[in-house]
Amino acid sequence: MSDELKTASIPSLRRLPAYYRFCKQLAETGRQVVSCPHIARELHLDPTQVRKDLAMTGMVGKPRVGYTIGELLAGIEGYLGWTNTTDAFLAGAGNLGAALMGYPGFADYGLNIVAAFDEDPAKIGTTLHGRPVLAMDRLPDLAERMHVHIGIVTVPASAAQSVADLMVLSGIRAIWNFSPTRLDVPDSIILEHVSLTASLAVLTSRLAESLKRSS
Amino acid sequence: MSDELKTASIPSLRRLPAYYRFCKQLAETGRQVVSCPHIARELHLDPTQVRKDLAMTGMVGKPRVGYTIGELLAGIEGYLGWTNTTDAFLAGAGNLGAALMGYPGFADYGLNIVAAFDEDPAKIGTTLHGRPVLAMDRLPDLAERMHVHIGIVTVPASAAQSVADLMVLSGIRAIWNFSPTRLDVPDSIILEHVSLTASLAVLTSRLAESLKRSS
DNA sequence: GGCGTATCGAGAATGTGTTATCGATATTTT
DNA sequence: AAAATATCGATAACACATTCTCGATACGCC
Repeated sequence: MSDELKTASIPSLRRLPAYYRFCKQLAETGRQVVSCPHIARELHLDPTQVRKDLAMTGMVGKPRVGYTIGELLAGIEGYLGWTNTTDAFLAGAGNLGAALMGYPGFADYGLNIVAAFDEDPAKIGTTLHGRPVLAMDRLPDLAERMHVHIGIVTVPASAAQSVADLMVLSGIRAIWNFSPTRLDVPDSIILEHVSLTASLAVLTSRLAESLKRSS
Repeated sequence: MSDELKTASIPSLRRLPAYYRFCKQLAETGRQVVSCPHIARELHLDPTQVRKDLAMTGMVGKPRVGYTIGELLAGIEGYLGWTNTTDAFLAGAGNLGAALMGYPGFADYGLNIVAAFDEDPAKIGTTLHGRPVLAMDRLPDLAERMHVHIGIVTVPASAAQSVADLMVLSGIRAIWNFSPTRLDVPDSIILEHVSLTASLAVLTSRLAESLKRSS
């Protein structure tokens, strides 16, 4: 009866940040409450679906009024583990790695990239947006000592698997993979893959269809 | 009878690049044919699912043998519109924009980012990985004259909607949105959103669950 | 050359996510 | 104060994606 939250579906989880962002904007305007139809109109979703997603996090709302925005934000933060800031290591201080290091928004989601790691001697010893770039072979020792649980992979495809293996050995529990490769890791490791090619495939196939139709 | 390909499901479309990549690697080793179970084993998928996805593109295979890799690659390319290189404009020459401009892999998928656009006078006139950075207000004219159909949005959230509006007015048909905002565009515009926060939400919620379980 | 086996292709069954329906409840209005 | 209405919460129907099952076919083996 204590842990009433059952495992959530991935589509639902992916929608929560959109609710979170929208509610945070509303909160800045001084609003106190928000309803499912309100969120749904703004995000072009089904009101029932929004309600189901929010129910997942344990939120309760009042009929005719909605949810208090403060509780809702706290509920989503808690459900997604964004309450306590968690440290992360980033492997691959290239263009994409620099972009992620420089993105200020992650702080809002409890993610703190504390250091980058790279093989390139020219990069080692420099800093990237205020965080140090260290030699890759220092990752295991530091990850263990600092209890870092999240590893971000932004190395080229050819190096991705070996970096992932290194992270697993270092006690990393979750890997956020930006390389265009499927990584093989033990089942106990959380693996989330941001596939640009998958996204591009949806875009180009639809575009091809659209252009063909209007030819 | 001519257009036998029915509209594909998004999950299937997203898997196709993985097949494509794997088959291309196989082709480099000299292999001529590949079977669905073979692909499925490698990518940890169900063989039937792979077969259905490939059937979607119009491919036909031979029992006991599989598909000829050459035909399969061509089939996926054709289905995803990767046969002819299509030009794209990128708006927002920041960290992320630079990363996308510098990614060489897009050429394999028929995507060619020909120019970047930015508001920052300090960036205008410079080049990024060999491509020019131009003033944002030149986008409409150039997009029309060069018949560019794809726009990539890598500007901050606050500027994303206005950039998208500009792209729509410029005749852009498809928008690849990397900003952490939902964009409002006409239904006729193809819109693909790469949401880092959605991906992060899946990662952190699972990690929180995993850490709680092993507490 | 016939037989066993692995794979394809199509249809059915299962599971999951989304959308619709309905009663309950709190606020507003008269 | 009572009626009307909008929203919540739960259940049910639907649609879609995945997985299973089966017959057909082509290659290797005896």
